[in-house]
Amino acid sequence: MPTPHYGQPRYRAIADALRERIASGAIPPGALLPTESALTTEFRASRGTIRQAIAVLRGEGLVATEHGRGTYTNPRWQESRPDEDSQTKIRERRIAADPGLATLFDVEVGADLIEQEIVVTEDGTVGEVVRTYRLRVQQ
Amino acid sequence: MPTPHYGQPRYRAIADALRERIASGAIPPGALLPTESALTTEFRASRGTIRQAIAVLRGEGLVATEHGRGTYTNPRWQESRPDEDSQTKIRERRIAADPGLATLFDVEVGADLIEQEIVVTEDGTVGEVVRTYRLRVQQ
DNA sequence: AGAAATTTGTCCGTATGTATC
DNA sequence: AGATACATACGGACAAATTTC
Repeated sequence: MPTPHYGQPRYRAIADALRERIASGAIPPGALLPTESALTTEFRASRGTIRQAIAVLRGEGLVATEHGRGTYTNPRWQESRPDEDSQTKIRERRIAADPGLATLFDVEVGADLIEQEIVVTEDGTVGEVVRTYRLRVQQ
Repeated sequence: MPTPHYGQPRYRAIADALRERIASGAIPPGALLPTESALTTEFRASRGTIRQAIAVLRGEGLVATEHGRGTYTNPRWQESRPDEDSQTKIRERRIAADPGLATLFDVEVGADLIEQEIVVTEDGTVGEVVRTYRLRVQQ
């Protein structure tokens, strides 16, 4: 089936659809987009066209793609909208780097790290715990 | 956007530019050329034109392209060092709740949790590690 | 530890429509 | 009209990173 492109190209329309899906929250921040293969069947487009659409979003900084893993929506780009009945409790403390964190930060095991913990409570139950680790205070 | 072709054809000029880059050592022997996709954006030429330019170099024996891999300069076995220019790396895995998380989520120790880890790298060094814990997969 | 499946990365060849010399 | 280049799209194939079994 040949493909004329009167008006808007296919890949742009697909990019728009996916962008809308991200903006609406249908695809949450940090979540995986459907695989290229899945998108080909959904939009009935070739893989090349799908990849072209994703490239648009990547260029906009909306998503990031990793070889062998998939394409994620960028958690930094999306601002967290304040939910209704959600409460957050934040606490910060100094901890010693365990082997896992030590290798990540390339420091010695036991080195000083800053841990910020955010506990998000929704409707009385803990929904999410976010722990952020940094080397220094600041930033 | 459209490009007239005064005098020398476009693909000739691109082939010259790439040949110069190889001769100058900007692209070392055995290294991969930029992908066709990258060259299209760099030279603002269509893929067909890029491929035409590469075909010229291939005809001159300057490069060799391998299906699914890319186009190499002067086939010679060398190691390619990828640039470290990553920004955020995301991985998701299932973990068992340790006592701390278990009390937060009010579940038994060892219960299934989803851990999402985001490693933010800036200038080659890890700046921030964010670990998000949830009970279920997304939302 | 290793094989298989999944998923993205890249290239190939082709085709058709659009636009400018 | 013809030549050149550009833009879009398809389907197929192999390569490489990751995950899963």
